[in-house]
Amino acid sequence: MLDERKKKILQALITDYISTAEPIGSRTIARKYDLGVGPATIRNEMADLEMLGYIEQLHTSSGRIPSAKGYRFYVDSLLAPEQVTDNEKVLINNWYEAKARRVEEVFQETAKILSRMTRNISMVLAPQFSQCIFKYLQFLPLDEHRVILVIVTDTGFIENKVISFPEGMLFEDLQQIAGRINSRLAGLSFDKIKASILREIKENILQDPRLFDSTLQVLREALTVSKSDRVYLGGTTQLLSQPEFRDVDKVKGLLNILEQDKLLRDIMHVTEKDGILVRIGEENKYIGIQECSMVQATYAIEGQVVGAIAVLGPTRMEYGKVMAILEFMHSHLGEILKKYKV
Amino acid sequence: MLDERKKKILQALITDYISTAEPIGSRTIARKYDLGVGPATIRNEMADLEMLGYIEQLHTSSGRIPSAKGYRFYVDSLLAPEQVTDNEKVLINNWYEAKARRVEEVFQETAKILSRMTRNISMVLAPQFSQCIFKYLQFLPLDEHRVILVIVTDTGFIENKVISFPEGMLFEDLQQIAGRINSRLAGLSFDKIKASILREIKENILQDPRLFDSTLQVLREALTVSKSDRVYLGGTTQLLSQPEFRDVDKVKGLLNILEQDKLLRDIMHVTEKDGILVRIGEENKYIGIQECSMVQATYAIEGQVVGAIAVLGPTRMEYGKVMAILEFMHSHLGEILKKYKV
DNA sequence: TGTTAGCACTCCTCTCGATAGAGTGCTAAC
DNA sequence: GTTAGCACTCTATCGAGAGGAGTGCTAACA
Repeated sequence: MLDERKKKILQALITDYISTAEPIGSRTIARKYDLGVGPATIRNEMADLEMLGYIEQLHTSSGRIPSAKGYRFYVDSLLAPEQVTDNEKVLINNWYEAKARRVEEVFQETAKILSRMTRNISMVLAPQFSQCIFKYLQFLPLDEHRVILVIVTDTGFIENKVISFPEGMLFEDLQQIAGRINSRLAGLSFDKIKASILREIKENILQDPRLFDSTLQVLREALTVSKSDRVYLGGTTQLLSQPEFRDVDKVKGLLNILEQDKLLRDIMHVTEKDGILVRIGEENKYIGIQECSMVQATYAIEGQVVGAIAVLGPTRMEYGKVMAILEFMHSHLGEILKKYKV
Repeated sequence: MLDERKKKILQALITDYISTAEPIGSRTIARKYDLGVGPATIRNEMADLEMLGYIEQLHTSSGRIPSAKGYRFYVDSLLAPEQVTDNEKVLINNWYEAKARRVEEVFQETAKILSRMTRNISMVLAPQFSQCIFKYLQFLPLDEHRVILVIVTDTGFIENKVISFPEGMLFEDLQQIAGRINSRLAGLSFDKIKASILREIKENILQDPRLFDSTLQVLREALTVSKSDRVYLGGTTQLLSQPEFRDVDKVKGLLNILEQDKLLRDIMHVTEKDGILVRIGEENKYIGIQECSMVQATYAIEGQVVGAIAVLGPTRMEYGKVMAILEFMHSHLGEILKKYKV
């Protein structure tokens, strides 16, 4: 365990590095932070901290920078919890009032707010359809050969697709079919609607395979990837202001990842854990972001976790501030979303 | 007017610059392109071309690069029309088959195809709701206090929103209201549904102002910006591979623009002109992309222009190839989209 | 008259070495 | 245990010089 002075030195070093992005020497720490000891003492302590793996040196005559282990210790033990100020809360609410007119825009604007406030990349995973509960489906007439199949969830999300229906079938037949499917599926969450149930429907309810295939496809899509499964991004340009991304090749690597929707959904995959999760450097599973840190939180509607929000940036990140903002959004986003469903 | 030899030299120079991104000297042209004259002659011609404003010199002892005027002349008069190969056509069709399951994905994948094939940024403006024709609206029950308002267009696009309805009102009342609104609006395109008509509806059909406000809002949103109005982007990372964007600050400027949805919609605003439009450098209205060129085309469904596709890249762009691909997509995308509506 | 070879000139870019500066580790003294 | 002093290491920066690419001009040639 680190003694008090080592902790103070580590804290000073990390704080300084976070704001300057420059390696810090013993003299700088002695001058900037009043620890009551001279630079030589700090030098000795820093040598110890390096031995223990909390800080690193790029070359013999450079200052020290925090290691991943150092950041981890900082986040776990040194960080003073911060809070979003009342002023900021008002600003956030006003922002939503002014810019978000529809549910999708809430996600988009949340991403923007997160990236503006943290000056980092933000990611918002919209509620996952698969966790919603099937309420009913309905066919809406379009023309002689086509109908729109609409699937409604209990939260009011909608999934729809235009499908054609076979010659000779009457719209009334479709309504009857819808009624039967509804009574079978009503109240089930989408991740419970498995292939077996669909097969059952096929055999017992739907006679015409062509219609079935279309309907089945829509249901299946609703089960897997749908528009509500989208990851909204914000502030990718923030990246370019960070000194660690002065190199175009590094930027390219990261942007490449952010362009892959599938990968993003994977990265954002909602964890059971209902709190704030900090992944530092190589703690991230995905190779391309292992030089970054990611702070992630879930959000819930009526107690049920439905999606996630996250901030991605260099390991040299203002963890305190980022965590405070995510903490606030974690508990606040659900309410905001509820508003938009009324 | 340029004589034949000047044209050949200009063409050689631009072709070379497009593939190498390096200024080209007289000796290089003489060696690489067999024009039957020596470098000294080419030097003289190049001096003339520079006088006339077709090419530029960065400093006294550098080679020449094309100017905007040079590119313009190249595009208008020198470029041999190219065609998408049959092989490429097959690849494109397979791509759609494999990746696009829903209409939105067609746009997304179109953007991807465009960026992959051109190695530049691509933009796809999805069909504008405002140009669609209102078919009908319908209320779907959700719970005791809320219904889903669904607006259906003749092309099968759907706009929906959850709205609450006043105490004491019956669902049957809503259906009656829907019927009346439908008979008033049916067959009108959304850009014809103006405030005056909405007011008329308010006075003659809807009694309860609260309900009206919600309904009105949805209609209004359908008239302005909706999800189908989105601009899909592809290949922003391609940018970073281009030597002209080696400088992080330039990248930042451009990405900043691409992050602003509104601006994108503006840039992509569908032109009346139904063909391929090339904007070179400062011919672009928006300041941030004035170091770039943009090639844009429309696409149509059943003869009606509904959206636009574009490729954005450095002025040093393979115009021939880009135009060929856009030309193909221009005439092909409509068909692809029709498939997804059946 | 148009074309070409030759040559001096300009300007950029790369490399090398010297220098200044930051920071360290070690030792000896407090 | 702490500190001052000092030699040492490594980096970043700057300028000089060499090398190279390309030009414009002139004079000669077909």
